[in-house]
Order: sequence, then structure tokens, then C-alpha cells
Amino acid sequence: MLMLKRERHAYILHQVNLHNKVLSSNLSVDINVSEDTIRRDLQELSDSGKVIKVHGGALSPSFNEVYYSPTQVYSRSQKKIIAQKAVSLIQDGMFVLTGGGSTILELARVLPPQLKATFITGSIPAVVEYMHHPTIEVIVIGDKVSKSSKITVGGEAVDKIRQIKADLCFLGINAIDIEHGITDNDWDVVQLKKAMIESSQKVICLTIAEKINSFQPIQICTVSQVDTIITELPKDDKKMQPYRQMGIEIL
Amino acid sequence: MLMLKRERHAYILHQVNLHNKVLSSNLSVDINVSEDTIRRDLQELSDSGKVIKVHGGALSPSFNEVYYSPTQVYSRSQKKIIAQKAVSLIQDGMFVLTGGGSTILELARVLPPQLKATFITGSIPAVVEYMHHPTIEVIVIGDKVSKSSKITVGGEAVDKIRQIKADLCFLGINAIDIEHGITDNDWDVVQLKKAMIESSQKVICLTIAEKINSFQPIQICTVSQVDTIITELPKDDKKMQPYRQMGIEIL
DNA sequence: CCCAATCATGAAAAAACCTGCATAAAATGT
DNA sequence: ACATTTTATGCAGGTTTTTTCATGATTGGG
Repeated sequence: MLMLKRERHAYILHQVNLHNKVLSSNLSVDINVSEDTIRRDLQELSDSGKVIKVHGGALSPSFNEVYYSPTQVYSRSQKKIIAQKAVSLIQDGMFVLTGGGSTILELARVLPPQLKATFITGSIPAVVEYMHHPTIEVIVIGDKVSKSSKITVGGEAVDKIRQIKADLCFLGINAIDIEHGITDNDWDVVQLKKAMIESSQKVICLTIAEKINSFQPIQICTVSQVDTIITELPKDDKKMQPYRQMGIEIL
Repeated sequence: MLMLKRERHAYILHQVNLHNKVLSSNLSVDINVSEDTIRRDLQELSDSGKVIKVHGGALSPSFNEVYYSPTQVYSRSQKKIIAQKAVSLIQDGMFVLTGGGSTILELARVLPPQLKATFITGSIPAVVEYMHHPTIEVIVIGDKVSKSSKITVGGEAVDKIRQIKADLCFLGINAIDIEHGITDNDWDVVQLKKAMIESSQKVICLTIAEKINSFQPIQICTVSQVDTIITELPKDDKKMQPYRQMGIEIL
């Protein structure tokens, strides 16, 4: 098998997100390159924070939180701002589809206590948060749990989502730009998000401004399929101008 | 199983935070490395203040607080005994259906780290525990979440369970006696447990001895439908005699 | 006080790592 | 089209890390 560097990086990233770890020796025979090359790849991925390099291979960056460290969410205060803006869109009686990710968790924490709505998600941490709420109904999408992303993924989950017609869909996203649309690096998660977008009247993307105008290997949808983008920036910030011109609502 | 150093550290930390103590000898067979390696790991974790190293193993840094705090340790230690007995029944490659409840959670915490099995459950806390495990697969039964019992309940969940044929079913039970069989007091939960029993080759009930020979309003199944009962009592305890005579395996 | 379990130490081997260099491929400039 | 630069890869070597094992010393319960 011949693989370009970029391909290798995508492949390695996928493996890391899937299994939470990779071994250099293992990758070396998989991709059929020398271990030195793998090591250099891992070094680069580590430099850009995509993986954590360790002796013998690499681990998922979410590895530490997977095991134990409930606090220390990256740019938490920004995500709180985003969550506050997002919560204003939810009204009593609505059916709301949500993904996972730390921004969605912040949203879950700021839901007003008297809100009566139905939340549907495959994200285990999100379910745990929603469960604490006194009045909302929680529906879990069942399927196999991906340990890296902590959401259920697979055909069953996609099917179930397709049977739903939700009012809102809140999506924490990893990358968005005009050219590539919304992109991600985990195949299974992409399938899920695609289905969620198609099953919702209105699609709202939540992201910190840092991820605006970046992209990853796999496309989820084009920018035009999104109704609203919420960042921590003021709504008329210059960075969001191209998206506003496409008719996307910016909050 | 191969575990990188970083992974071992995370695993050890997780165990320490969970059980408040670990034994070197124990970890050594769990992770399948020499005790020397474990000792060095503990030394490093101790140097960075993550654990307190003592002769024979390590303790949680919050040892002092924990030791004097009255956290219903009594009933918990019994459940640990039960969990230890239960875990011996699980073998690589098995499909295991489990319910919820604190006994099941103890079971989740003592699963050996190299175990490769598939766990299927509708219990959210159980899913969270299973997610921490490095090698097992986790399948979530989706449906509406019951906030009181923290498991998914409803027709969808029952349907999904019916489609499964599991090797083992671990059920934490609330009441059992010869006359009424296994009984409970939550209608939705009973439906779930009935389906789980029918979808499993072997049904194992976990309960503290205190609940033996008690009953509740709604029947789940008769005693004869159970294959194994696990309590914290020695296997030949007099209290279990009637069940043993019915051909039930007592552990 | 005794003895088995646990520990510390150092040696040795294996695995993984880094560095520099040579080669080849790709990109760039003329 | 050709030369030059840049980038990517593999390989040889020497270094570091990780691990096990052997050897006594130490510990702590009975």
C-alpha cells in the first residue's frame, strides 16, 4: 500500500480516535513504511496537538479526560458564552437533537430549570447532564459507544435519528470553512451528524472562533445547510462576514 | 495485552480513585507486567503526588479524608465481594447484558483490564463505568431515560433487547423469595428485566443477602428461571439452602 | 523473634528513540 | 526542458527508555 503523508496522517488520526491509542510498530506494518517515518508523523501530529505522543506510539488527546479529570475544559469561558446564546433559541415543547462535545455540555448546564422540552442525543456525557435537569425529557439514541467521542455510533443510531423530526439540532463542530463546509476527522461521528442535520428543521452550529476557517479530512455538510452559527464573538465580527453574506444567521 | 506506560498510569490512577487503594500484586496480574514495573509506576505516581505509596501498594491521596468519612462503606464492601464472584463468570468474547444498580456498578469497576467482551445495557451510570474500560465494547439500549432509575425504559428498549441473544445476563435485584420469585416495584424496570432474562442464555442475579427472602409488588420471573444467585455469603450458607435445592447455582 | 512478602538495586537485554546523511521524488525557478 | 531547491523517506549508528531478572535488604504480621 502506498500512502502520501497527508493520507497517513488522516489514517493515523482515525485510528487514534477509534482505539484511543496506536503503536508505532503496528502502524509501520499497516501502512508499510519505516518506523522512523511513523515516528516523524506522530511527532508532527503531536506538535499540532492532534495526538499525545508517548514512548511506543501515541494516545488520543481525550485520553486523559476519558480516564480521569472532570475539570479543565479547553476555553471553557468562551463556551459558556456560546451556551448562553444557544439556550435562547430553545422553547417549551420543542424536540431538540444534540451531539456531544464540551460546548454541548455547557449548553446542558445552562438550561433554564423550568424548561419543558425533549432532548435527544447519543452523547453519554450529555445524557448525564440532561438527567440532572428537573423537567426535560431525555431520549437516548442507542448503539455501540465510541470511547473516543463518547457518543453512540453505528447504523442503528443513524436509523433511529432518521425516524425523528426535531425542531432544533445543536451541533458542536470541529472545523468549518466556506470551501469545505463543516468537516471532522472521525468517520462514524460524521455519519451521525449528517443524519442529525437531515432530521432537523433548523441546524445550529456551536463553535469557538478558533475553529472558524479551518478544516479536517471528512465533510459533514456544506455551509449552506446550516441555519445558524454561534461563536463567542460579537454578532457583527468581521471574521463571520463571509458566512453572514451567505445568509447564515450569526449569533 | 500490551499497555503503554501512560496507559498503565491512567489505569492505576483510575483504580486508586475508584477503590481508594491498590495492591502491587493485584495490578501486576491485571496489567500483566512484573511487579517491579508496577512498583516503578507507583513510585512515579507517588513522586508527582497522585497517589500515596505504601508497603504492598498505594492509597488514594485523599486517604485521610476517606478513611474517616462515613460513606456507607459497609454495604459497599459486600457488593465488592459479590462483584468479585460475578466477574469470574465472564470470559473473553462473551456478550453480556446488564441492568443498573450499585451492585452492577461495582461489577463494572472490577472488570479485569484485558477482558475483551461486549457489554449491553440501558443503565447510564453503567455505560459511564464501562466506557472507562480499555478493551470492552459497550452497546447502549436507546429509549427514554427514566430519571429515577437512570436507565432507558420503553417499548423501543424492550424491542431492542428482544433482538439480542446474550451469553450472560447480570441482574441486580431488589427482592427474591421462593414463593414470589424475583420482584420489583417499578413497572417500566420490570418490563426491561423480563426482556433481558428472556434474551440471555444464563441469568445471574446479584444481591446482598439482606434482600434474600423479601418481596415487592411486581413479579419479574420465578426463581426457576434464574441460573445463578450471587451474594456476599459463603456458598454453602444456610440461608441459601432452599434455592440450592431448586437446582440454582449459588456463588 | 521469625518468616514470608515486599522492596531497592544494579545488570543486562530488548525495544524505541534521535541524529545525521544519502537518495529519491516533488516543487520551483530559469 | 533543465537545473536548483525543497521535501520526504529510509538507513546506519549511537543513545535513551523500558522492562525483566537476580540478589540481598527490609518490613510487618503472627
